[in-house]
This record gives sequence, C-alpha cells and structure tokens, in this order.
Amino acid sequence: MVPAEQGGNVGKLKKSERRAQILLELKLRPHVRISELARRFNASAETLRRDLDALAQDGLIHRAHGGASAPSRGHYPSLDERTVERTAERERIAHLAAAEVHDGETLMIDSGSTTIELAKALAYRDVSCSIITNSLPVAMTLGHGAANVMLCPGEYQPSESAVIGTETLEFLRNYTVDRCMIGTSGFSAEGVSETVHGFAAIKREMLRRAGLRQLLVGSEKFGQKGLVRVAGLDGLDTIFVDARPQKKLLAALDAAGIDIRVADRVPTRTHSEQMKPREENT
Amino acid sequence: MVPAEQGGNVGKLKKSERRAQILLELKLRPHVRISELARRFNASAETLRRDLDALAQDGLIHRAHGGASAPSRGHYPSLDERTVERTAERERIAHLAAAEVHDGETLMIDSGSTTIELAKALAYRDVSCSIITNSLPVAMTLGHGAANVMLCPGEYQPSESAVIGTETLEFLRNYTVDRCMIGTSGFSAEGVSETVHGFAAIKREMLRRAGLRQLLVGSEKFGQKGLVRVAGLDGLDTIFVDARPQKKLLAALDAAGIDIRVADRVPTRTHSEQMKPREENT
DNA sequence: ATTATTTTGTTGCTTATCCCACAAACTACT
DNA sequence: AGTAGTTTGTGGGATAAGCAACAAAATAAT
Repeated sequence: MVPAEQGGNVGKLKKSERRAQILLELKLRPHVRISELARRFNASAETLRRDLDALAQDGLIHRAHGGASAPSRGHYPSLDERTVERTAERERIAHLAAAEVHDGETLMIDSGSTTIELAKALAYRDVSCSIITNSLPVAMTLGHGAANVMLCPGEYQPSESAVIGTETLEFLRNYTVDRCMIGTSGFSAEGVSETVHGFAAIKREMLRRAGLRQLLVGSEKFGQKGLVRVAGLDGLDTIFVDARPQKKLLAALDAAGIDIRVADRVPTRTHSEQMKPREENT
Repeated sequence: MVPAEQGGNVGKLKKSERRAQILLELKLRPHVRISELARRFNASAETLRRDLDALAQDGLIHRAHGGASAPSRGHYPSLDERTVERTAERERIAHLAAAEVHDGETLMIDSGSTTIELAKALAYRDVSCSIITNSLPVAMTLGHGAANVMLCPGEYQPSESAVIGTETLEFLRNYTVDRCMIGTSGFSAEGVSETVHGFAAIKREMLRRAGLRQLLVGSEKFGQKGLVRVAGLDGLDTIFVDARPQKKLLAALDAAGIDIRVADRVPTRTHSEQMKPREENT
C-alpha cells in the first residue's frame, strides 16, 4: 500500500497500538465511530471494524452500530440476543407487577432480565420501599430513587451480574419481607425450576422469607423445565404473565389457588392494530 | 388524563415517559440503538430519533450514529467532575499497585474512582486472586476474569455505586486478607481522612482486617483533610502515588516508615503491553 | 365543538454501515 | 531467501440510519 502521509498523522500503526489508542479514546469520550477512527488511523473501515469487534469480544468496549462506546461500568451483560426481542413482553409484565408495590413495603427481588425490568418500572414510579436483592443491576437501578436498597453479599457471578453462594443465603435468612418477586427460567405444572443451581437456592430462600410469593414469568417459559427445582406451585401466591397459560398448566395453577395476573397487550387501542404493516408484533 | 395508566400498559407512552425510560435504560447499558428502542416503544424510528436528539440537546445523553450512549463516564456519575481530568494519574497509580498483586493472594478493595482503575488494571493482568470489595464497579470489572470476587452486603449508595452500613462492617469482620488496597479523599501528615462517614468506617475496617495496608492516592489529595479520620500514618504500610510528596508530608511518612511507591510518568506503553497477551486469540 | 398546537407517523431518497469473500501486503519463522 | 500465517484493503450487495417535508393523530386551548 502507498504509505499516504497526511498532515501530521501517523503513517501506519500496528494493530495493538491502534487498539490501545481506541481504548484510550474511549476513556475520554463515551462513543467513537468507525468512520472517524478510520480517518484518524488512515486505515480502512473494515480494519477498524475488526478492531472494534475484537475489543468487544474481550469485553473491553461495547459495540454499537457505526462505532463503539465504553463499557461504562463493568459491562452489563444483557445476556441477550433474544432478550431484545422479548423485552416488550418483559416490560409489560414488569409494569403490571410494579403497580402492586406500595410505599413502605419491604420486598426481595432476585436477579435476571425480567427483574431488571421490574426494577426499572419501580424506579420509574419512584416507589419508596425497602428492597433486598442479590442483583447488581437491580440495586443500581433502584438506588437512585426513593427506594432503600440492601444488597446481599456473595460470590459475584458475571453471567447475571448477581451474587450467589452460602454468604448470600445466610444473609437472606436474617430478613423477613412482605413480598418477594422473582423470575425463573422454567415454569411448568410441576412448578418453578432453574438451570443454575446457585440461583435456584437464592430463589428458594427468598420465597421462604416472604409473605407474598410472586413470580414474574414470560409465556415463552411455559412448559420449560430447568435442571433444578425451585418450588412447587403451592409455593407461589401470584404469577405475572404476558399471556394466559394453556389448559393443562392453567388447571394446575387453579388447583393450587394461584392468582394469575395477565399483562394485556392492547388495553386501549382500536386503531393501532390496523396500521401496523411492518411491526406486527409487540 | 390517563390516571391509572401506570400498571401493565405499555401500549403507548407519552413523550416524557419514553424519554425517562431511555435515560433509565442508559443507566444500565452503555448504548442503546434506535431500532431497538423503536421496537420496544412500538413507535417509529423517527420519533425515537427525535427523542434522542432532544435528550442530547439537553446533554443528558451522547448521540451516536444509530443510537445513543450515556454521557461521559458518568454512569458512575458519582465522584465528581475532576474524575475525568485525573484519569491518567489514577491509571498510573493503579497500574503500579496492580503489579504488586500475585496469584493466589487475598485482598480487600474499597470503593472509589481510583480503586475502579485498580480493578481495571488487575483485570487486564487477569490475576487469579480472591477479592473482597464493597464496590459494585470493582466487582463487575474483576468478575469476568480469573479473579474470585466476593461482594459485601450493605445499603446501596448510588453516589459511589458501593454498599455501606453496619451489614458491610459486620461482614468484613468475618474475613482476614493478605492485603488491602484503598483510596481516600484526604491525605495529610495526620493520616487518612474521608468526607463521608460511612465510607470511612469501611476503610477503617478493611485496614484492620489486612496484613499489608496499602493506600492509593493522587497527589492532588496531599494536604487535604476530610471530615472523618480513617487512620493515622502508622496505620499504613505502603502508599502508591503519582508524585513525590512535599517535604513536610514526606518527613511524616518517613517517620512512620511508610513505603512510598511513585508511579512515574515516563514508563508508558503499559497499556499496549497489558493488552498484548489478550489479542493472541483474536 | 372548533381551532391551535404539539406530537407522531409516513414517504421517498441519500448516505453510511455491515457483511462476506478474496486479493494484496506485511510479518515471522525455518 | 522462501514459505506459512497474519493482517489489511477492496469490491459489491444487503441492510440500516439519516434527513426533510408533509400528513395524520393526539392534546391543549378557546
């Protein structure tokens, strides 16, 4: 390639130097864009794209369309891919559940994408309650408002940005709350289940320490069975869902006397339905 | 109108509600993209574009191509304005201190902007040690690597994204570690001091539980005296600084037999060297 | 109810980014 | 050297984002 010399700029930087500079830049600025970096380093956009992808792989930056931004706090995993798709459902569930909470209550909230949405909904309402959680995102979301947040101790689990372990369980045993609101990865007629053992134990303990035992669960989890059993249906008081369960599960829920709260999709929209040519879902 | 609209209805949000949620989202995630927001709010991309532009106008977010990111490093807004300025110094101090830590060690790290830098430096080195901290950013930064992170319980303090309180202190008393590394807001010949009472108590307890008691402090803190006394100079073993203290403070440090480690400005390239091992596998 | 104002959605078009595969250039190693 | 492996650049088609102006609702005001 022609070593094009441009006004005072570097001819060619090695890969590592480029990437170090990118990281440095992101310490000062919240966001850089690819086109800008390509010009600065006198390299092609593809090269910079590869740089950003590599850095994002290592979790050093957060990739975005057209550029990248600093991972702000240690990255919030957002375990997504599909999480983005299901956000609308989770949001509806979360809002419905958040509406139940009154000022002055004490509650426990566990970790997971659904409960993070719950935390956002509560933060938005700015409810003045006391919350015990093992989820760092939940604590951070609620901590800025009127709520009083108590974080559990424990071993940090990056996959969910939460803490787990014996310290967590032991800590929870010191408290009793009005209500607990938890999520789950599996929900069937047999009850609540989890794929990760550590999280199952937390949920179980929270259920034990709470007066009202409430579950937030998306309909995509119906029928799913995780590795570890958390609780049977008789261990629950309320479930918040985005769609009514099918008959078999529904029958089991009724038999257990569980209050089913469905977050409806369209409460006051008669016209919007017909004008949704592109985005039919949500 | 729309009084009881709160619960479970995400059908249509008003402008202000949308924008509040966007800000909330950016507390957790470094970057949001327009297409994603449009889907979530069931609104057109244009609307969201207008939202982001408006928020950016107010300086509440940082606009980017295709989305927006949180402004500055601000999500740990905390600390203060000067945090951005002093980043380079803190980074040097942090790298110097991080180089001291070996695999298998146990250490306590407290909260603050300097110790977050320390956590980043340790994360780069990927040291395999056990860490106890009350800082959420520190936990999240180190949690993804080889380190084993134990988070303290306590009341969440949004100003520093850390936990404090009696639960924290009580928890710390159960542990003994090889080394503790803490920051401070004030450092003078009389010792270490803090402006916030809760944080002072944490630091004091950590110093008590550690074999090696090490302080990371920028030269801008020299001579500063906070409200609450944390420890005298005789309570410290090592200080990591970015510049040699003046004679009066220096004399006091010598008298106390404190090891002074100065992070020189010149030996840069630390950044590129730190990243080298990481890029082998790209 | 009827305006006025604000807010949102849509259309058409331009531009930028993405992604993939392959070729060119560079580096390291025997 | 020469070769193998890496790193970078280029091209083209697909996709997403930007922009501007106007139309359609929704909201507020009279």
